[in-house]
Amino acid sequence: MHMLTHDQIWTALDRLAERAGLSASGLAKRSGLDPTTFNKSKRITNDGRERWPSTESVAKALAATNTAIDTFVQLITDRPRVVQSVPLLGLAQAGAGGFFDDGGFPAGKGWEEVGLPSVNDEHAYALEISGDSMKPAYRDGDIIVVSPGTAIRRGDRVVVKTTGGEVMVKELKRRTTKIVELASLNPSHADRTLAPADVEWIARIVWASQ
DNA sequence: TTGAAGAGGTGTGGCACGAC
DNA sequence: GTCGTGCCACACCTCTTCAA
Repeated sequence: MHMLTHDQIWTALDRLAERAGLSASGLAKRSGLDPTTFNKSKRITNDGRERWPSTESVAKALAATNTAIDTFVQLITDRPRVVQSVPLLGLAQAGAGGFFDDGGFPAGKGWEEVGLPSVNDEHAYALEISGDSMKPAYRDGDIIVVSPGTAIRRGDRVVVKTTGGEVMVKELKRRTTKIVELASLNPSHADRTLAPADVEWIARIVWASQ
């Protein structure tokens, strides 16, 4: 299943404007919206949070350009960025400093490279499982691909790094503004409940070598 | 346990303004 | 005319409380 991403929807709107021979603000204007509605600064907040256009704004833009919804979907899915290989790191090393930036994206040296099936996240990376604490889901030597750019939902398997430098593979049970509940993949290990402030980053596992 | 109601928080679009 | 930024209004969402 493919999720609709923030980047895809805005890229599709840019392509929609381009097809109509308009700028982003020109498209907004023709759609009866404020010319700044599709501005770059309206796509992301000062603190880095993604801003999304409303379905009403998208519908107006489609109407203004005489574009059917399936054509818009084509603009979204056109020329997807497919990653052929991703950086690889041992899970046991992941807790150490220097391998990730503040956003949980791979950074620095010490990464190897591993090929894999298509993944639509340029920030994706791989981790090699060490030990049997993730059994039966993952065994020692398995490789998991982690996508920090993919939205996370309840029930997803995730990699969590705590502010204390601990890295763990869990299943997301619940995530609220006050707690992050994580279920252990190995029944002999206890579930964990963390405060959001204790979570440095959390990223979804999108593929595993099994 | 469930549903209703209210409070408070969140997020998108619009307005004003400036730069080019 | 276009683009960018800051601020604000208001609709919507989430959470809490309370009654049945």
